[in-house]
Parts: sequence; C-alpha cells; structure tokens
Amino acid sequence: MRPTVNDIAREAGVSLATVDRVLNDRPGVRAKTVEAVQEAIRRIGYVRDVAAANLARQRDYRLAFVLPDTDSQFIRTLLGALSEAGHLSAALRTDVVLRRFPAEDPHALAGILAELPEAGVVGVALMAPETPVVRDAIRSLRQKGLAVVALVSDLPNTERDHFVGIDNRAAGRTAAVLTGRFLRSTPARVMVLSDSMLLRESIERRLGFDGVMQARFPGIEVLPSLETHGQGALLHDIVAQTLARYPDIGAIYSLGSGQRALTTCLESLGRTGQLVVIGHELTSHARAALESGAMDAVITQNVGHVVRSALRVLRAKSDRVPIDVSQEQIRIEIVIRENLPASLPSGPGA
Amino acid sequence: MRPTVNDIAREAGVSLATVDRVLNDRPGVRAKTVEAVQEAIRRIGYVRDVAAANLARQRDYRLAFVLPDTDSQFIRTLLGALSEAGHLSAALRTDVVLRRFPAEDPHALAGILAELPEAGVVGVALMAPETPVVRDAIRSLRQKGLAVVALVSDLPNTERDHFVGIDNRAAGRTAAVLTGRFLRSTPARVMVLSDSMLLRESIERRLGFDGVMQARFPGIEVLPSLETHGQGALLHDIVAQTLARYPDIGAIYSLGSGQRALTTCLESLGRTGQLVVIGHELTSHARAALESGAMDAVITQNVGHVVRSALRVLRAKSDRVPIDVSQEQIRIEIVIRENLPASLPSGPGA
DNA sequence: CGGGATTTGAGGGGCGTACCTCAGATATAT
DNA sequence: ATATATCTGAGGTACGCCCCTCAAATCCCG
Repeated sequence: MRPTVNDIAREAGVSLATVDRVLNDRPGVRAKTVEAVQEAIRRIGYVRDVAAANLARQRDYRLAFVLPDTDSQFIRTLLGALSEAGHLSAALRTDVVLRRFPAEDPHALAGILAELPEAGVVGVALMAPETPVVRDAIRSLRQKGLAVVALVSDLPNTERDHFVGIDNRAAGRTAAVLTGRFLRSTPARVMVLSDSMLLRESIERRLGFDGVMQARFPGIEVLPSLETHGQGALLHDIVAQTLARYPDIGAIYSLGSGQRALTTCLESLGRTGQLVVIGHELTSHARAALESGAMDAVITQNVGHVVRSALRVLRAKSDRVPIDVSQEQIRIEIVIRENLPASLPSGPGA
Repeated sequence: MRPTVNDIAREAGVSLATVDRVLNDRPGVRAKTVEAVQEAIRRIGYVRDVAAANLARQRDYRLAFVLPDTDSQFIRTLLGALSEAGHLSAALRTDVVLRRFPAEDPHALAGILAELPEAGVVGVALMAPETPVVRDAIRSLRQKGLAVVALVSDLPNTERDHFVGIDNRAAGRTAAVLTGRFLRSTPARVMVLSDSMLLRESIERRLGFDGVMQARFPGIEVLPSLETHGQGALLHDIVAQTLARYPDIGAIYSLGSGQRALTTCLESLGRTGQLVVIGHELTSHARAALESGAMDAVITQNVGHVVRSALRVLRAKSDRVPIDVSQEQIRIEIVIRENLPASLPSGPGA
C-alpha cells in the first residue's frame, strides 16, 4: 500500500493540515516542524499521487506551441505529430494551443509570447531563432512562472528550462561519416546545399560535417554551402551549374529539410542514383526519396517523440517534478530504405 | 471544461446511476437506454478521466516481466532499462514484478506464467521462444483476462495482444546495406557470427541480410553462420581460423548481441580497425567498441523505449483503451560513433 | 389488470489530494 | 504576566469517478 498524506501525519505526529502546509509550501509552519514532516516523508517513502493532486487541484495543463509560419515540409511534419499527440492529450488533462509567428519578425514573436500568460498558458514550447528580444520575452515568461522549452532549435543563452531536440553538430558529423563511407571513389567533391546559412541548425551541421571530413576523409573536398532559399527553380539552376562545373562531385549533402526540390531536380537532370545523397529530417518527401532510391540516407529526429517529450517536460516543469532524462533524450536517427519506419495512416496533412 | 459523468446524465435525461451502469458495463439497463446514454456521450464528447477512475477504483497495474535467466549483455541492458522505468512507475500506479525462467525449459516457463494470475498480475511482458507449451500458457492467461505482450522476440502464432520490438528481417537488411556500402574493395567475403542459430532473431536477421546481399552486392560472398554459444574461447578460435582461411574477409557481421568477445578477439589478433564490423544491440560493450573504433555500426532498438512501450501497452490493454500506434512503434536504429547517445549515469548494473 | 420481474433513481461512502476557515495552542516581546 | 503574533489542529468541501444499497417506477406476461 502506498503511503498517503494521512500516513505522513501519523508518522510525524502532526495534523493533516500541517502536512498539507508543508507539502504545498504554504506559510505558517515552524522550521522545526517542516523538518519533522519532511523527515517522516523520507522515512515512509511517500510520493505524492500526482493524479489525485491534479484532480483535487482542478489542474489542467494549458500549453502553447509557438512555431514560425513558414510552410516547410518539416513544419508540416511537426504539425502532424502535434495534432496526433493532441488526440491523446485529452486523457492527460492537457490542452495545446498553437501560435504561429512571421518567421522574420522577432518583435511579432515577442508580442505573441507576451500574450501567453493572460491566455492561461503554463508552459511554452518554442521553435525560433535566438534574438535579444526573444531572450527578454523568455525571461519575462519564466519570471511569471511559465515553463519554457526550446524545440528543435536550441536557445542556449536564454533561460529556457530545457531543450528538446538533437545536437546538430553531431548530426552533421554523422552525415559526414555516411557520406564518406558511402562514396566509392575517393578523390571526389561534395556539394552542400542549404535553404539558408543563417539558421543555427545549418551552421552547426556544416561545422560538424566539415570537422569529420577534414579529419577522416582527406580525399574528399567539400564545396562551400549553396543557399537555395526554399526556391525550387533557384535550386535547380544552382545544382545543374555546379554539377556541370565539377564533374567529380560524388555526393550531395542537403543541410536543410527541403528534399523534394532536390530529388526532382536530380530526376530531371537524369542523375538520380548516381550520386550519394544525404539530407535531414524524415518528411514525407524524404521518405519517398528513400524508397525510390533518390536519397541514400536521412539524418533525422523522431518528431513524434520530440512533441511528446516537449509535452512531458512542460508538464513536469510545471509540476516542479524531475524529468526522466533517458526518456527525454532525442536520438539522432539514421534512416535508410531498409529501416524506414512504416508510415502511419495519419500523414503530415492538416 | 471537460464534460463529466454528470453532464452525460443531464444530456441523456437519466440518472447518474444509470450512466455509471452503462459506462462500466454493469447489467440492468435496457438496450434502448444504453443507446441513449452512448449517444449522449458521443454528442458531448465525453472522455473518461482515467486518472480519477483509477483513483476511485483503487486500481494499480501489477505487471510482470518474464525473461530468460541467461546473463547476456542484452538482458542486462534490458534489466537496467527496467529498473530505471521502475523508479518512475510509482507515479503511474504501476508495480512491476520480474520473473526469470531457465532458458532451455519451456515447461518451467509455463509454470511461472501459470502462477501469475494468482499473484494479482494483470499484464505480462514476455521474452521467450515460441513453443507449444508457451502457446497454451498464453492462451490460458488471455482467457483469464490478462494482457500479454511479446517483448523483443515476437510470438506471432500465439494470442499475444501486441509485439514490442523490431522487425528483425528489416534489421538484417539494414545491416547488409551498411556492410555492403562500408566495404571498400568489392570482391570480398563476410563472416557471420551468431551465439546460436536456433534463435528466431538470428534466423530472421540472417534471412534479411542474405536477401539484400544477393540482390544488391553480388561481389560479396557471405559465409555460413558460425555459432559461438556465448563462449569467448570458442569464438576466438573460430574467428582466428576463419580469418586465416579466407584472407579476403572484409567484414564481420555479428548476429547476436555479444560483442565483447569479438572485439577482444580482434584486438588480440591485431586486426582491430581493419575489418568492417557490424553487430546488434547497443550494450555497454557495443558502445565502447563504437567509441574505440572496434565496431563500425550497431543496429539496435532503444531498450528504454521498449520497456516503457511495453508498460504503456499493458496498461492500455488492461484498461481496454486503444494504444497510440505511432508512439509504440519501435524503430530500427543505426548507431555509429558519431550519433552515439550520451550514456547516462545509471548503467545497466543490478 | 394484477403481480412479479426488470429497470431506474436517489443517495451515500470512498479513493488521495487541495484548499479553506476558525478556534485553540504556543511562542515572543514587552 | 500580559498582549500579540505565530503556529497548529480539526473539520469541511471539492475534484471525477467507482461501487453499493434500497426504494420507486416501469415493464411484461398471463
């Protein structure tokens, strides 16, 4: 039988009211008595029944996901995972609100963040670049008692409680090893594509990639990153020109998550399957590319896991309860055609 | 505000008692009334508050993990994950009992399974080979209302509710692609090691491996599986002899999870780093081997995830509640040094 | 249409916790 | 020692649900 508050009271020789005051940090208890109660708690191994507590407290976790309003494949995948997690969160007295902000406008983002406390939100999962305004907005949220986690893209110099995502340098290193080992002939060049090199993820991946390439694959030359700004036509031109200029390109490393334009481009150039193609994020297009052989490997994080982890961490932080570190670690997954997870009925759609 | 049982009563124009009878399948309600109540439930979108229900019902999930008593690295890792999950399960009113059975004795296993219902167990996670006795034991458990999941090793022809683990054929295919692509020179042979080819996992992995090798890597010859029966000395002799006999062996594929003997053996032969070495299951030794470069890749399943998934599924089955398919899917993970997850303080000990 | 069987309603007690009030006990300062 | 401030105990109500009992209402059948 699990010990209850009544057991604590008996064990500590105090009343239920005092135990309650101690448990919930209410004032009006002598330090000595607090001590005695805590000692009793330790002795009998009491663990608060969170379910009962939440019931009594009428607690429901109102959490916000704040994402840029860009319409990338990755964001869609994330939204898919979020709506999927939403179905089940009813059972966990959690309700999730979604806020989008103009990708290039930190002030708009700060405004949105500032409105959250009034909306009764107790925790925020935020995917955004780190800027001074955002740092201030986060500090202000924390001071108001909200829990804040950085999602996918870390905000290391802010007061966020936690980061849910992967180490992108390690992801870049992983991509480099696969590229290097998958390449058959060794004096070769690698083309690197990126939506934008202003994004922290892209920079970090590139750093990791270059580090490994220099140290372990001296026969491979990595070209400077080519920015495509999410524009398919631009990407097509760049890739075609670069391939023509360097006939010894043996691999393409795509730093961002937009894989569709790349695969259709290679298709139209008749180069599908001739190059090692490695990219990031398992979107539905990346999945199709793996299946068709247009891509060789995808380095990814399990977005379902990311979303669920963010929810769990926000609840835990909001309860001031420790998190299970091993469960909340997001792995850098390597996906090839052979270990592609079965796709599930509910796609990344709306 | 989430609707409650009272809302159902009001909406359906019946009393609370009737709602309760319907919700909990208690007798004494006309079919028509049942219908009306269910209609009301649907209309207002009622979802039972499982936490409150469990509280009222004094429910605690008594679950059993039944594992062979072999002392392999993998079992240790599994036990580590289990004890880790145990810490946190207090909060989920779950208590886990562990039962070990003599690996080669299906009847002893059946006996252990048969005792579980009397011990108040409501769900079982079982890792065992499928035999007729075991099939019968599982059927009997199911008939008594227990939930049964197969752990790591599937029991496809039994009445188990669910399988928590990976598709080992796909895992073998994955290993094959990595082996084939990591190998530098192509007319080459691959040595295949296995603790025992009687285990379903080994057979399935081998099948997957061979399939891909034949189809995609015609220049690679895969040798017959060599059985080492968990004996380090035997493994040493076999590996040494085989390497001497076939100088063109370029890779070693280890079907089982015992990687320590292999790496020490290669070390003593002075061959570390010269061969592509790929194995299964991320045990602490496999982790060390990846870090030192003694192994090139490990195909694995996240045992922490496996254990937590088993617990969630057993609870869900026991509540007759649907499971979240995407969350319960166990991925085939590819681990190389670069994406090795950080090791956590609590190792696979005790 | 009566009588027995079935269905329904009303209500209470409980699960473990939160949060409130008020009276009484104890400590502290003067 | 007294007045005041601080601490403590007793008890109640609530959360959403389960499970039980008993009486009243309704049904079905002959």
